[in-house]
Amino acid sequence: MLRVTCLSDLFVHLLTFMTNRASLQDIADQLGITKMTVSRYFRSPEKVAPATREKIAQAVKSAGYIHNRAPALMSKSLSHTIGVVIPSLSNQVFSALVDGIETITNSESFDILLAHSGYDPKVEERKIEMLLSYQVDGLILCETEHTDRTRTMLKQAGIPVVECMELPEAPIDMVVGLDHKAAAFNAVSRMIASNKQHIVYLAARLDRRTMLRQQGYEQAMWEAGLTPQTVATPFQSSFSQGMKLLQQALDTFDRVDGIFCTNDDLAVGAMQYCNNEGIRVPDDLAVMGYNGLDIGLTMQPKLTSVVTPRQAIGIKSARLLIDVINGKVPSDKLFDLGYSYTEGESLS
Amino acid sequence: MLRVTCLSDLFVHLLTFMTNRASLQDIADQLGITKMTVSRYFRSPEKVAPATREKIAQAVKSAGYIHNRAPALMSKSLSHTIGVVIPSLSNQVFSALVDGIETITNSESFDILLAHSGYDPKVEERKIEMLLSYQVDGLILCETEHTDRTRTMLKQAGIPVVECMELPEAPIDMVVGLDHKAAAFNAVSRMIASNKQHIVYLAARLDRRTMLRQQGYEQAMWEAGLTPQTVATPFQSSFSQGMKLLQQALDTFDRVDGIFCTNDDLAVGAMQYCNNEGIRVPDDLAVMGYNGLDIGLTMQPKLTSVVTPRQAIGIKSARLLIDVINGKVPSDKLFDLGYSYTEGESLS
DNA sequence: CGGTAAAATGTTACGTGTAACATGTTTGTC
DNA sequence: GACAAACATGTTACACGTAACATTTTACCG
Repeated sequence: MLRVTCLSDLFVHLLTFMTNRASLQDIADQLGITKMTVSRYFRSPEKVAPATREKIAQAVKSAGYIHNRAPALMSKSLSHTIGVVIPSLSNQVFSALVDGIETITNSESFDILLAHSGYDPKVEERKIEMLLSYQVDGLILCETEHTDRTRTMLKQAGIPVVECMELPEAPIDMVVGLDHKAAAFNAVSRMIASNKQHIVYLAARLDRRTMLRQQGYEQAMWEAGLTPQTVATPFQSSFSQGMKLLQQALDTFDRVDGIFCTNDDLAVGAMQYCNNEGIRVPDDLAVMGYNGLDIGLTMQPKLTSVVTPRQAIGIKSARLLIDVINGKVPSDKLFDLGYSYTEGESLS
Repeated sequence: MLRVTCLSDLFVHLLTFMTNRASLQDIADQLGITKMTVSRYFRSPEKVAPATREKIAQAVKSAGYIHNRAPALMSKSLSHTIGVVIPSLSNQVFSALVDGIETITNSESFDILLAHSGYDPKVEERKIEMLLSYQVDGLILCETEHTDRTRTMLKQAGIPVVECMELPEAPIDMVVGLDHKAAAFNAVSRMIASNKQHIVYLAARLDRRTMLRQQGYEQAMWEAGLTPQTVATPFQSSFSQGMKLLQQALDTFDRVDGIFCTNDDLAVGAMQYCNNEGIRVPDDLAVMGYNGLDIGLTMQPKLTSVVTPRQAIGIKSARLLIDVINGKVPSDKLFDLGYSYTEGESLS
C-alpha cells in the first residue's frame, strides 16, 4: 500500500521517478517496507514471504528497477565478475576461447567484462587497469608479453590471473595453454617425414607466438640437416598477406617444396596463390597451416593444420580461475592442453 | 612525512597494506594530507602544488594504488563509460566498428564496456542488463531485434542509445547505419544489368539483415521480370556453408548464372566450389558478395562485394552518443551512411 | 607591511546495496 | 494457551571517491 502523508510526498516520489533511476529505497517506500527486504528479494528470494515477494515483483516491474552494482563493488566481498582481455575481435581463435570461458561463467553466475588489446602491451595495460577499477575478482589474459607496470599492477591487485593460449617464460600466476614451439616442431617434422626438404616458414605480425613457432620450425629443420628459411612481414596476417609472402618466398629461394604458415589465414592465401598460378598442392608444394579454422577445410585439397584446443583452454582457464577465487587451492599452476591436426590433404 | 604515533598504528598500516588494496585514504595518511588532495591529484593535477604532486606520485607508485570507480558510480554524475554490444567476436565487420568507436572514445576519455550477444536477443538482454548495472552513460547496439524487456529496460534507464549497422523499423532512440534492402536491390540490379537472369540468393543465419537483403534481392528480380530463388540455412555462415549452399542451388534449380550472397564468407566458399568444380567466374556464374572483406580480394577473380562503411558507422555512432551524453541536441536521430562496392571482377 | 587575490588544502556530506545482528511474527506441539 | 523454533522483517553500519563549499596559505603589489 502506498503511504503518502501529504501532497509534497507524492510530488517528491514523482520527481524521483522522473529524474533518477529507481533505487531499492524507492521500491521499499512504495510498499511500506524496508529496502533490506527488497534486497533479499533479489539475493535470496526464499527468505521473503511469498505474499511480499509478489508485491515486490510487481513494484519492481512497474518501476523498472535495474540492479546497481556500485555499492556492492565498494564492499570487499566478491564482485562475481572476471575480466577477459583478448588481442583481437575478429579471430575465431579468441571467440572460441571466450565461448569456452562463458560456458563456465554462465553456470557459476559470474559475469565477464571483455576488453581487447590489439596485440599491444601498452593497450593491454590500459585495459587491465580499467578492469581492475571495476573490482574484478580475477583476470584471464591471452598474451604473455606485458609491460612492467602491468606486472606490478597485477601483483599489487592481489587477484588470481590466468594467462592462456601459451606457456610463458615468466608466468604472472596461473597458465593454461600449449607449447607452440613443440607443436611447430612436430608439424614441420611431419612435413619432412613426407619427403619435403625445402620448407619455408611464412610469418606475419611478429608476436611471441609467431616467434615460438619459428623456433620449433628451425629446430626441426636443423635436426633434419636442413636449412631453415623464413619470409615474414610485421603486418597483420591476412589472406592477401599469405599470397604476397608465398610469392616472395618463391622469388627469393631457389627451391621451395613446402611452406609452414604461422596461421591459417596465411596458409589459405598461399593456397589461393597456388590455385591461381597452377601450383599443385601438395605435389609441387606442401602446405601446413596453424589453428585449424573452418576455411581450411573448404580448400581443395583440404588444408592440413595444427589444431589448438582453444575452447578447452577457455573452459579450463575459467574453471581454474573461479575455483581459486572461491578459495580452492589448485592442484597445479600450469596446464598444457596439447594440440592435434585437421584431417587435411595439403601435406602429401 | 609518515606520522606513526604508536606501534599499533604502524601495525595497522602494514596489515591494511597486506590484506586490502590501497585506498586514497591510505595514501593520504602516509603523507599526512587528506584524501581529497590525493583525489585531486588524479582528477585535476594542476590544482595540486608541484611539491605535493611529487610526493603523492611517489606514494601512489609505492603503494600500487589502482583507481576504484565504485564510489563514483554511486553518484549521479557521469561514469564516462559507454556499453557496446556486438553480435560476434569473430567478424571483421564488428571489429572495424569497434575500432571506429574507440577512435572517438579514446580522444574523449570515455571507456568502453564490451559484450557480445551471439545474435541472440535473449543474451543481448542479459548483457544490456549487466552493462546498465555498471551505470554506463550510453549504449551502442548492433542489432535491431530486441526483447520486450530490453526495450522497457532501455526506456526506463533513461540513457541515450544508438542502434547501428541497420535502419530499424522501430528505433529505440538514435540510429546510424545503412539501408541493406536498398544496397541489395542496387547490387542485384547491377548483376541483372550485366545480363544475368537466373540469380540465386544464398543466405545463412537468418537474422534481420539477411532478410532485408533478401527483400532487396526479390524486389530487384521482380522489377526486372525475373523470378527470385533462394537457398538458405539457419546455421552460422561460413566458407563451408557457402560451398554447400551453392551446390544445393545448382542441384535445385535448372539454370543458375549468378549468385548474390548475404556475406563474403558464403561468397568465398561458393567461389572455392567453383574453383574446385571448374565453374568459370564470372562467365558461367557471376558472384556478388556483401561486406567487402579482405579475403574477397585474394580470390581469382577478385570478388565484387557491397562495402559497408563500418568504421565510419562506429565513429559516427560514438560521436553522436557522446555528444548527446554531454548534453548536445543532435541535428538528427537517423544517419544513413550508404554503401559502395569493391573493385572486383566476379561480376562480368 | 597590509591587504587582497589566487592558490592550495581541508571539511562535510552523499550515494545505495548488503552483511551482521536484532527484533518481531507465525507456526506447531503438548 | 504457553513456549520454543522457525520464519520474516527491521536496524545499523559500512565501503570510498568526489562535488561543493570553507578555510588556510602563499603570492603579489602598492
